[in-house]
Amino acid sequence: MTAAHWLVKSEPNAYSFADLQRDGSTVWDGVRNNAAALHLKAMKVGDEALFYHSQEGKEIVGIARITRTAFPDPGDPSGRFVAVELAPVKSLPKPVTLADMKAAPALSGMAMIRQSRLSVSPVTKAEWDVILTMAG
DNA sequence: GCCAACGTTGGC
DNA sequence: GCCAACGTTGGC
Repeated sequence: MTAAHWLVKSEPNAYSFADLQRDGSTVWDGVRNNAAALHLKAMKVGDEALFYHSQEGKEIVGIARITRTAFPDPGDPSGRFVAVELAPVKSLPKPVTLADMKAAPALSGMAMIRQSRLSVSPVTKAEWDVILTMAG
């Protein structure tokens, strides 16, 4: 089974890719959305995720790797939601902006474009390859 | 700052 | 169990 691909969003004001690089790894918690939680639960160690900055930047800035599969979110009293752990892989030579992605026909079906509020979404291998090519 | 999308809550 | 009201997210 090949590793799956994902996209995670973060407001850089709250937690940026630079923060992840500084920390070495982080607990990806605070997701309070069922669809996003399902994706978190589907993540495997070794899967890679595009790291997207929402609001500020609106661009994919780096790649992260899943280092721990889903466990109950420590900050969620209801026990419904989960967290994973991420580590930085590398920053992209050239960030890929939302405008770039919208302008690319190959990416028009992307989950994050079709449903912009989803904070964790799957990325197909084809989409992944297109984005990495765009990133230089 | 506004508004659209969409998930969640609560009254019935 | 339905659905209106409300809250939150995120692009513009």
